[in-house]
Amino acid sequence: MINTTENSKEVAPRGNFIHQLIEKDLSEGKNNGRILTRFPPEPNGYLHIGHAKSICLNFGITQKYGGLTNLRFDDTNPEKEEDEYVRSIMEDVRWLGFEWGERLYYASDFFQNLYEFALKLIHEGKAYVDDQDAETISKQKGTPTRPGIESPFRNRSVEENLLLFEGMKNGEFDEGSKVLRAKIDMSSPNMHMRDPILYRIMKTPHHRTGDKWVIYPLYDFAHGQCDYWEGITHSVCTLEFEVHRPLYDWFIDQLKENEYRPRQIEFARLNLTYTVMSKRKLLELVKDGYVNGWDDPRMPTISGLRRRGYTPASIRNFAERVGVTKVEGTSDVTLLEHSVREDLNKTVQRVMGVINPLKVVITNYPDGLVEQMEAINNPENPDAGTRLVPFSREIYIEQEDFMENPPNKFFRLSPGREVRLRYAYFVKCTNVIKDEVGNITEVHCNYDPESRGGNSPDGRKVKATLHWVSAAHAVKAEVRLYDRLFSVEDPAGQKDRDFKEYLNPDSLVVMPNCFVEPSVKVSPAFSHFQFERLGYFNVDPDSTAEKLIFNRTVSLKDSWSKEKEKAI
RNA sequence: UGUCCUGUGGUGUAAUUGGCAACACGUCUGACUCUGGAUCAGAAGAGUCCAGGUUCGACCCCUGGCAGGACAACCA
Repeated sequence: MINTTENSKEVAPRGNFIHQLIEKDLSEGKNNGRILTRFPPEPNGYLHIGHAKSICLNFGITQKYGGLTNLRFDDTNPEKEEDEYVRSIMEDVRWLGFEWGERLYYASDFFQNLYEFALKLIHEGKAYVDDQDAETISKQKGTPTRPGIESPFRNRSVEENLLLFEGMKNGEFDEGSKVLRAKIDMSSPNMHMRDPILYRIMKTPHHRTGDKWVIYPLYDFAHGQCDYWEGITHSVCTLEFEVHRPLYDWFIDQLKENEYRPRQIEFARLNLTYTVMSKRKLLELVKDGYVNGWDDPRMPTISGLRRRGYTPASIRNFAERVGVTKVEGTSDVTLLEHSVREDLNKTVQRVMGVINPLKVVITNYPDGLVEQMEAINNPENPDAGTRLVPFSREIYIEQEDFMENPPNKFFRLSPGREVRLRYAYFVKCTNVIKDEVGNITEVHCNYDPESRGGNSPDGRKVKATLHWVSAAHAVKAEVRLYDRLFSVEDPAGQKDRDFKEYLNPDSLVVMPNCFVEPSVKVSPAFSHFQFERLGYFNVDPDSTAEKLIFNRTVSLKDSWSKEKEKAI
């Protein structure tokens, strides 16, 4: 036999294109081998799964290659920014498992530096005060295909510019009456180089600097410089900033004093099917009450996912799976869901629960007898051990596990049919009790005492195994079933209509009368459970001693409904 | 009629920098007889946007197209 195994190539994971880029920088000895990245959110909303990708990328780079990552709040627009968002962002980054330590920055920390830098540009004749209003300036900028024209104020003297900018800073002018602009090139093919605005006048108090400043730098004038002052080596941002890069570099050119310069690298933001990701839209959902806050379990926010029962590891794995490229694509939410299932499946406590209870009376079972049945905590992990589940004469099963007139493919309980109660006995349906209206109120069964544990000594088989809960011992709970918030693949892409038209009206279904086995109550250590046959659930933080609330993290894929569809 | 970016199975990514395309998810099939959506074992599915060129050989380099995206906020 010919040995072909030599050719079987070991797949050497080479990382994404940013990793390769960094390896190159490292091998060329750039920045003396130093690596410093940053995660720079604007505190104008809660972080979402898209930010998680960026967080994992930025912190992941420095974990892999050695280096540190700063957390920086890009707070140059006081109208949108709030302390609540700052707090939630810090909480979410930490929860994801990343730590910035002492390296916490705010763009507002650099307001003085930026002001002085602006002064320097004015002195060098590279910046000027423009008295025109926003509309006029915008018109003069031209279009992507047509060059702009120069402002009549473009050639003011340095002295006059200095005086006016000083006046702007001292609040002598109204909002919108003057701006500071860079003097670059009004006919540049790149719109961002057509004398971009550096400073505007805003008399809104800032969440950190209060009313100390009435002029605020714009993104382009702040971001790169903050990178520079913090010593960032690789400034990773999303694709839409690609065209800003020449401007980013232009400012750095004016600023740099030695070989060091930060470098902007762009990657594709995350898009998910059935999900809207823009902060503006998420804010709208919150403000207009379509969801119950930023941490509503249906929200794609990190806090929403956390409340929904997603684990930090599952989100990190997901970020790893979707990869990092410059191609704008849309990942499937099922990939995210798969990541949680994979994680939860290994660790989570199995438990029996009934969402839609149907009472079953085992008529030949001794009244008052309670047996403790041994149940496996996690079939994937034998170390998780077993627990005892009480069994008695009256139990609850899932309503959909019983059909009076079963179709062909239905193998669960129906009159005359025998099934297994998981970890307990074989039972056979003997009678159906109905109310005056004809609704089934309870089902009567006989059990086979020989089948304790779930096997009959005579070797006869049953086609189904049901989960159940002893009526006398069950703990009552409210279960919240969540479905996708949107019912259209990419609501953001449906530009013809308002995204809210694609909201799924059944995205939250509250089941108030559920029962779970008593072991749930005595296991406060576990926040996550897999309900046998029903999926993954976690205990909602709003639960109280009186009211136990479960959120469905992800459902198991519904093969039953598939069978139903086939049968029909 | 501009500038920049991008084009690999259904989806998301990879290909040792030129050596006849790999992985994950999904899908399908089978096994597991105390559930199985878990787990295990298999399978199908792209010839890399198109057309030329360089080369013994191209997803990779060159030329020309085509397609998609970003840019005209005193947002970030």
